[in-house]
Amino acid sequence: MIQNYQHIKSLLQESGLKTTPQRLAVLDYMIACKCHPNVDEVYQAVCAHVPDISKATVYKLLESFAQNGILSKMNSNDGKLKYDYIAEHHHHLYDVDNDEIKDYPNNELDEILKNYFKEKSIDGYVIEDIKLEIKVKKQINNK
Amino acid sequence: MIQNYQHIKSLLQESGLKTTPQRLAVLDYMIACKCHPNVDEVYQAVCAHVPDISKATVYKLLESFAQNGILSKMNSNDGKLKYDYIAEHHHHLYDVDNDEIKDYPNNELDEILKNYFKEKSIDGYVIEDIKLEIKVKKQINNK
DNA sequence: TTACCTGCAAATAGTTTGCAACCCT
DNA sequence: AGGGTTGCAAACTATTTGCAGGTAA
Repeated sequence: MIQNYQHIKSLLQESGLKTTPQRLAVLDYMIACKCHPNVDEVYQAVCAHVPDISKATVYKLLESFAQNGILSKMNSNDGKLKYDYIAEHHHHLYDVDNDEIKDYPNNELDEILKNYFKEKSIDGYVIEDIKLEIKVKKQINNK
Repeated sequence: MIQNYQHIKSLLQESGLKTTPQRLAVLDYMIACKCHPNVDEVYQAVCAHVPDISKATVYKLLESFAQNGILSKMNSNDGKLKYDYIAEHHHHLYDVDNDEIKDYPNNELDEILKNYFKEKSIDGYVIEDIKLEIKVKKQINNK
């Protein structure tokens, strides 16, 4: 069952895309998973609900969602494209020891950056968005 | 001719890697190019100097340099691995209209972030490095 | 000399494409 | 009805692997 039917439907309409079972299933998964899946992971997950979806379709849908600003493409260090659903603005924590990536929302920091670039701009460019890529290690508990 | 022979040689020694013509050529290019090439671009460029280098070797070298902290892997939105030589700490400007990526060093900003996270840490993690991923558009000149 | 390194070619994996059939609106 | 959308299979591109031979230290 699709969790966010109405929400997804309006996302699609805003982008001028038709509502299809494949799009519903892919977006529903992206919204629910709260992770940063690559194409194959999305495909595997969606297969459970829409068994006959093809991987080529998943490629096409994810790409078009990214074009329409519904998802963003992410950098990953394994050479595979990853996608991220943008519910709220957030940064990313990259664990250097394994390949985990976690969301890190921080409004306070967003404000600081916004203010900083209000005064000092980057010449020749207009800033659209700023995301932090924070490399982290898990803390060892030695008290 | 290798521009930074001594420098590269010590980089390699610090990482316990033998000095080979292939490694010299690849690193020399990475240092000189000041860009963010993908594997094929490195291969093409290095071919001019070391004609019989194989692409498999380029893959292996870039990967091992990244493991040893000489290069960093980069996120790119085209599904190809890109590498970046780390001369000084810098951030990245991603042009949203084309696929250009530019370096953006900014010590002032590094200080601000460092101070911010001195007070407010991320629980469970130790921060290793912070990079900004700044999405930009070229400014239209309308005065 | 010896352990590390490289090139080759083949295998594997990831992504794109073209088109006929299908299905939202 | 009609144009956007999908699945398929094939093409294409990117990356990894194993191993024999080569080379830096």
